[in-house]
Amino acid sequence: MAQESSIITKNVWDSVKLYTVQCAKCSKWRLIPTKDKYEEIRERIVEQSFQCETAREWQPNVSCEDESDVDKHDNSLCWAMDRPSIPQTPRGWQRIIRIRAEGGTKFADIYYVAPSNQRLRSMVELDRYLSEHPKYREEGVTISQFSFQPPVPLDANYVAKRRALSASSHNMNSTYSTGAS
DNA sequence: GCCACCGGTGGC
DNA sequence: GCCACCGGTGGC
Repeated sequence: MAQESSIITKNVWDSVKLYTVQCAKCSKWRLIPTKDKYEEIRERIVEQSFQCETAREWQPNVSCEDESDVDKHDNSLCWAMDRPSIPQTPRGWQRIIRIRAEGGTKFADIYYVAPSNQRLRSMVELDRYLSEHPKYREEGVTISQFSFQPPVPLDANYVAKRRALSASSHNMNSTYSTGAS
């Protein structure tokens, strides 16, 4: 069996601080308590729309009558729209989103961290890693469970020289928020 | 023209 | 020396 790679990340930080999803009925935003729950909702958002009542699972009695959980005009936060239908990360793995500094050429990097702590930056690296470590495929992990699709900044000026993005129907009604820069 | 991929390197 | 972060570019 192939030796584990020596590239081990010591500190893995996700730059996402908050996960929110928009109610399909009242359009208010609800905080999602965990990344796992957020990924579960995101994977199925097209077939199963999110509503305020869904949030009662962790926020008893919440309804469309209640105020939105977040203020999208809060300029101390950087909001980004996520893509729908990104597969849930396999158990034991992590999908990491790193928001880049403002004014650069790209908004964010996606990478996965394997249970071995190996950091994988692309489908090519992932596919190779799965081939070199057959146990994951034996457990049922497949390449189709991964996506490197990054979120899109709400502020089109966040990234330098990026053409202004019109609101895209491909975006789902959920956002990331990172802390103040 | 876009973006997936990955090489280079500044800062630790 | 290492690696998180950023930019360049090949392939579409």
